Amino acid sequence: MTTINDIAKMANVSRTTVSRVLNNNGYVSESARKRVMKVVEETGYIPSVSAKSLRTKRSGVIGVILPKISTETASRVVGGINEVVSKEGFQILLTDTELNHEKEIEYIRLLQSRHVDGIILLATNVNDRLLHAIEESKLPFISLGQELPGVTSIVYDDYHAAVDMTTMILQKGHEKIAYIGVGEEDPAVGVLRKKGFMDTMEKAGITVEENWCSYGDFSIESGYESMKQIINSNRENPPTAAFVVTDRMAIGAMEYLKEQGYRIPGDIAITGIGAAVMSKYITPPLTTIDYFNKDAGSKAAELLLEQLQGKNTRKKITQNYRLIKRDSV
Amino acid sequence: MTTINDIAKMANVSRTTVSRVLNNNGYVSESARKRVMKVVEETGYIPSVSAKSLRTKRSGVIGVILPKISTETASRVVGGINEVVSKEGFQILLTDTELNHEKEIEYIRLLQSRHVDGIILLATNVNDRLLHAIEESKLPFISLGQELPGVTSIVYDDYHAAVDMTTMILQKGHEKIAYIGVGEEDPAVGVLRKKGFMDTMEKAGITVEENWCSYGDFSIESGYESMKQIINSNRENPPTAAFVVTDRMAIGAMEYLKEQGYRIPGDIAITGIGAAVMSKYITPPLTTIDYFNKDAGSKAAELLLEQLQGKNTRKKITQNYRLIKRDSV
DNA sequence: GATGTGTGTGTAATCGATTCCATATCGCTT
DNA sequence: AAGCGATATGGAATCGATTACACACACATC
Repeated sequence: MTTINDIAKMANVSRTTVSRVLNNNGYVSESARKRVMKVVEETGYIPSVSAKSLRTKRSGVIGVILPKISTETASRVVGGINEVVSKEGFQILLTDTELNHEKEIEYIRLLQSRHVDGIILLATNVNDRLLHAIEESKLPFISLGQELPGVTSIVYDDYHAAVDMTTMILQKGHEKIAYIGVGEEDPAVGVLRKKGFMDTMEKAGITVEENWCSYGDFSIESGYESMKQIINSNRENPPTAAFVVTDRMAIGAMEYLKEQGYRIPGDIAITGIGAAVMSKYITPPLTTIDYFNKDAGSKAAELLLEQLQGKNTRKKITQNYRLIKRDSV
Repeated sequence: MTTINDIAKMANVSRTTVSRVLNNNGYVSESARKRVMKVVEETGYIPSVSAKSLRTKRSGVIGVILPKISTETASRVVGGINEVVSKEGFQILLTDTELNHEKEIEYIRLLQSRHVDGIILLATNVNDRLLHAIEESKLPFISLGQELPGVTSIVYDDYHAAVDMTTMILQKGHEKIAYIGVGEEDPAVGVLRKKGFMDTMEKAGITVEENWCSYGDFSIESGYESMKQIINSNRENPPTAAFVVTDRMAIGAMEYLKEQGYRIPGDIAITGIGAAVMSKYITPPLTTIDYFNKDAGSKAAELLLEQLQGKNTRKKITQNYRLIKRDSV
């Protein structure tokens, strides 16, 4: 490996001057600059980022903590983040918690040890130890998808999205609406979306029977099973519509209904949330809500870069959404 | 920031001893070890990876270069890589070339400057400058998706996959088979899959009319447009089947056909390649080929780790595949 | 001619770890 | 009693950059 010292010797200057040339600061004569550049190009010298970041305490790396790496949402968000930070010369260091809350904390510390300049967390839960770890890290921090107290957060408007969707279903004349959700460990998807649905139903004067509710784990299969359960336990009084909290589970639910010969939306209407690419191409195309995940990622990145420049703006931003009406309801 | 020196002072030992405790090597008395561990835990000390990797020339980071970050294939592969490397304590540093070949080279150098321990490249093309950059980097290197001479490569068996698929279409009695592909800049998808198709057709004694071929850019929309073009320019002699080189384009093609009232597979049969999640849930479910992308990613990671351990095994591995017969043909 | 200001360059300390080498103590063998 | 190996610890060099500081020179100003 060639180092800055080698370059200095070859160009007949001190390493200080080489550093100045490379970083474009301080006074350097034109002749010295040229000599250095020439040697740098000839040797293909690449400065050591470890040494640099040991000295400067900055690494040019943004840490991203994902709940699950290979999901459509995650890859959209990461795409959005990357689009913004790569322009500024930053790289992304990816970590995947596999939905393990302990790992969130572990990774914050790990990213910290790697001297990342900031962290974006796709949050799925809130707890004190997590908040404490964030506080301790003293790093610019963005939470995406859940609001974390004291941390700049970008949240989806889960409550109102669910309200709008439910309202629309009601307007179509449905009254017997089933609910397929996820567990309440997830404050956004599990709690807020449910609350939006329930509140709206209540306001319409409709009570949601407990056996019209079922819960899955985000997977397509769990959507299938949830719908199966609802249908089986309501043979004599089946719902005419189902509000499903994610597109994937909605697709699973549709799969079961189609298998059983139900017509969608004729016999049962279905809605999802998330605007998965798939939602547009299944039959019938799924009515869903677009959360603009990529934009949310970009936004998160922008806020992080702002914080990096010292603007200490602790904010909460609510990402907007769009109801996409298609043929499933 | 607390450093190793602070810990040393607080535990009343030299920093040498602290280092030995943390890295579990050399002789350390039980009492010293306990004192050090106690202080480490109390302070929440996190060693600086920059300093460590400056000294040791290893960073615990694997660089991954993707052609496009937010695609199903990319996220599956990254998931596979992550599963393997995270177990060994490595992190992933992600870069996205946005299909720009110059950036591939740029990123190799950049990753090198970050002292990554190895690189996995999802290759989309081959050229001398790329090979040169890889050679220069002197890093453990894996190419995934294309064979790079002199570099350990994991390739999909594009040729035989295409052959098998074409054979199956022929066995179903089709003779008028359209082809929807991508440009030949992509040696794997653009060239190999086409060759597999063409060779098989030729062997069956069927010439493929030039106006039964159309080319897209991997997007769903381009599949739609390609099919539209084929249908429009063959009004009097339409094909009865179409071999499409990716699932997404196949889905676009189906979209057009459905819109125009064609029955699939009754009027026209369709096949894809890639086993996108979506392929299973559209109507009719798409016959396609599963390349086991996640396994390929894991395999790449394993080979890289092997190389890191000095086993300098330059190999070429051909990933197997599976034809998934569904209802679109 | 003294003083100040703008350029240009180098010396040396520094960042936070690892690791080679030296040193010390202890128990055991010959 | 001398010598040896195992255990335990610390001193100091080292990795490759950045940067505070000192110095030197040229030129303008009063």
